[in-house]
Amino acid sequence: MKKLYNSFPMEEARIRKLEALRERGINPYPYKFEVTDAIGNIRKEFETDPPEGLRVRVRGKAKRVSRTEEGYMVRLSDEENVEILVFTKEEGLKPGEEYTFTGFLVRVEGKLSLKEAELSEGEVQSIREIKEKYDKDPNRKRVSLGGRLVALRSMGKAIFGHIQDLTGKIQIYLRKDIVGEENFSFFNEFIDLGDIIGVRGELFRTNTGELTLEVQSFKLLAKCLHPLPEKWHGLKDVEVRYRQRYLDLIANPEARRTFLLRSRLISELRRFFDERGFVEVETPILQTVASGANAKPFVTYHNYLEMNLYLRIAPELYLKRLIVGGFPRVYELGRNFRNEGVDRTHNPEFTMVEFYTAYWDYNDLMRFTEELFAHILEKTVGSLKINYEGKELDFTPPFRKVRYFELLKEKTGKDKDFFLRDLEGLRKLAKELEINNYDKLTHAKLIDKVFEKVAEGDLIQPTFVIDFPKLLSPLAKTHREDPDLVERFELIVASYELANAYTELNDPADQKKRFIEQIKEKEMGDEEAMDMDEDFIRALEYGMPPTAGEGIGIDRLVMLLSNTDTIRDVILFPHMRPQWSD
RNA sequence: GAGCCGGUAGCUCAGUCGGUAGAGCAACGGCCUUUUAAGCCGUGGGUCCCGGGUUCGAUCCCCGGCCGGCUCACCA
Repeated sequence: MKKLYNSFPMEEARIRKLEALRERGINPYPYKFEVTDAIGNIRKEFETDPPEGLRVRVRGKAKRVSRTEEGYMVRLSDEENVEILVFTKEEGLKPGEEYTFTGFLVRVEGKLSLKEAELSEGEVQSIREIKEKYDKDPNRKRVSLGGRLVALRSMGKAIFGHIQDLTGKIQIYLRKDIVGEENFSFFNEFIDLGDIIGVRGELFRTNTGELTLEVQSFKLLAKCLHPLPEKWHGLKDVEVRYRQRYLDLIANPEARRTFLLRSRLISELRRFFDERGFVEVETPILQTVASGANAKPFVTYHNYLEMNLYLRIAPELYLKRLIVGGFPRVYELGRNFRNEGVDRTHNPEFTMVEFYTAYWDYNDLMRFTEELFAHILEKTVGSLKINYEGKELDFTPPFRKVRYFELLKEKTGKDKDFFLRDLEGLRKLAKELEINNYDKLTHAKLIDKVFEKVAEGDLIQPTFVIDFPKLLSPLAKTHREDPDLVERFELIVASYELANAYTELNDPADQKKRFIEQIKEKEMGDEEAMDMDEDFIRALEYGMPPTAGEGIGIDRLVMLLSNTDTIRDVILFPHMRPQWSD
């Protein structure tokens, strides 16, 4: 029997309960429960956020002092037991002592709290009055809620707990004299931390002021057979967080926040394009030629056709075929696959949005990009300035623009002619810069490496690097003023290449020449050089209007917005080696 | 792919200069009708990642492997 479940000795009690429930004719996994509200909506209905930057001074007795990652959390309570949480870095606070704190009034996980609080003196506001201002009386409103039981405090003839759904957490309160003796002992006997339950009852506030559901009836909705991660420290083990993301999402509010942010970003992005007349399209992921970017593809095999297929490294060439086909504005939001290393900023599958606009050039695209970023930031984090790893990034348009070779000259003292015509000198420079394989790299790769080494690290604020060398950009249109260059820009933020864009090459003969160059590069050992796509050339021969196109890396954008330094923290199920060999 | 670091109870961690291990939370049994990291009393729980070697004896030392993290290389 135990083999049926993934069990450890300490879970035997839960499995015994499950079996006992079934013997009583109670289904531990019932079909349905009528839920009236999301927990977060209930909280929003009765709790308002204090204005930003509001400082208050309060006095009370420290009921508990707990260490947090940075400082302390104090439960401060007045004579009537009304409580407020205080987050402070003050040392030496003792439970039972009276303190006066000044701090910013904010809501943390639904509870009114003082942030960045400091000990102070002077006129204080009553905790009760502050709370009454922002926490409204729910007036015994009747609701029916569903969620996971994440805290449980049994007190004899009453039980407190918290249930949690994606939108929030709320306290529940069971009383023996309200639910009845039989139900009360059923709860005590069969309901465990981690179970999914449905509860019906009336909302009220406890003496301490916490919004609470007084339970009149409840129902077990799904038994949890494993103990949850620790309630105070959460789930820290990164391996478990990635492999069992559901546990991360249950235990760590930051994880929930990040993925909700990602979701909001993606829907805002869609809305932004849709409102501007872009058509969302889907192009092949299985491709016969992997082109459109410089990268190694994953190879797979089609049994019926008896041929290799490649997972796309970019949708670019298909999207441009659609421009030829008369779709003037298209975008595709989706996964690309690149068979390369895995590290903090690279996952084998990653998300990009690529979009193309007929009749535009890359100058139009820069303005559009500024507008797009402003929109996304406004709608996700609510500000054009964000903090990333201690640096303030300012996305207020216009972004800085700097020419590729101007930046190189500033950093190395060498001009465009040096980089494009003096291969030997360039190789020497690469050697001085300790660039790996400087003696084997192709000319194009050498320029690219030197640029990355000397220039990218300093580009922190949003910057358009413009007018790339043609050698590096086989799909971009030759610069109207300089045949060595193409009309291309990258948007670099915090040293990440966040976007890559150009006026599209629409001259089929030029495109063919560029592909042939790429094939030469490949023969010279550049594994990532592009393959020829004959049908794409044919499409261009039918005529592609002047077009500008851009790709934006979504994962890295989410990293910036959520202030995380690991791509794995913004991908729900990042790539991992298998845990079990069978 | 290389170098460095790590893997101890369900979770968060401590520890053993080589004598098979502890705490808090969680669990189990009690007490408690406004608690909230609830509290109090009691109990159980470990292939110390896996395999081999050295040793009277290995969770600890050595070798190999698996998984993870960081750095580097490739890439976005």
